[in-house]
Amino acid sequence: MEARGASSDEPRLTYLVKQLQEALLDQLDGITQPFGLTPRQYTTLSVLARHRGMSSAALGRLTFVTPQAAHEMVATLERKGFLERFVDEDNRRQLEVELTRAGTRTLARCDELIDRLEADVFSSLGTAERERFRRALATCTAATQRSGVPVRR
Amino acid sequence: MEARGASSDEPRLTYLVKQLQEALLDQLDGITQPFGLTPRQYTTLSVLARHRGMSSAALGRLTFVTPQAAHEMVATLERKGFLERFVDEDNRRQLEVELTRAGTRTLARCDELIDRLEADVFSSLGTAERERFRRALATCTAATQRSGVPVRR
DNA sequence: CCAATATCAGGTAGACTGATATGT
DNA sequence: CACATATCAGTCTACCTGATATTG
Repeated sequence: MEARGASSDEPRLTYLVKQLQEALLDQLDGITQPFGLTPRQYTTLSVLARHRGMSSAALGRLTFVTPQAAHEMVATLERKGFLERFVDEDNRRQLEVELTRAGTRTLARCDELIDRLEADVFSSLGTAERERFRRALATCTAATQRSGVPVRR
Repeated sequence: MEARGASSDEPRLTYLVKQLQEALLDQLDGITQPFGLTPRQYTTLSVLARHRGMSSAALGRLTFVTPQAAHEMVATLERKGFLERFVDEDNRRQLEVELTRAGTRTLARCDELIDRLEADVFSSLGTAERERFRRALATCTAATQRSGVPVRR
């Protein structure tokens, strides 16, 4: 992503957003890696923690990926011992996902470190400024989704 | 990326940043795809346009990827006819990259459409608010890089 | 001989599409 | 039979590491 467009002298906002996201991702990676997780795997784990008993097909719908991609991610996390799957007795064609004790513990530790990272990074804004920033992010995301391309699914 | 951390009730700022970046990326994709470019390829092209005659090793340093990854990207863009390479006569171990006419024209068209996208998306903030947003992004990126993990290279 | 560059080969993560088996 | 789910297989992209040749 390059810094600026054809007409302006300042970096594109699109570029600044990407730059911040990448910087944060690098930090996330440093946090999750010692626990044997990639940032994506951490994220998936936290989605599953918040939606107990979900199937991988449902996970795929929630995270806008194909059921196959979701299945692979779940299989990886299962192989690493962070979760287990059980046949859903009410609907035996699907498997309920449950975090193992190791999964729960690891997630909690990552959450704590990431809370601290966010406190660090965003304390460079004042409290009021931080709230304005939060609102601006939400507003622009909504505006972007409204603009142009229709949403998938 | 899940919405919130362990303690708060609001989505993590980290999550909101990623969400906006992904929404913008979807739009970028819609813009560049008709020209036969991915958003990354467009970005590379605009970096090379701004740094005429750069080698792919230099591109790698600028974009924080390995020389091999940069070389692959350049090779792809060359294959698609957006740029050409010539031996640098001052330093014959490296190749200068130059945009073709098609590359320059395509880049200009994408830039124009992306300018319009940004105008669309960020007009949902007022002028003053947009400047605050820009400053907040830059401030947080700097704070993130200062925090924790040392910078690569 | 050492450093920087280009480039080939092989590997990985995470997405995709397509095909198949099974349960409702 | 239709449909949802799980899961296997193959492919793609964009990165990675390692090895090698060439130039300075």
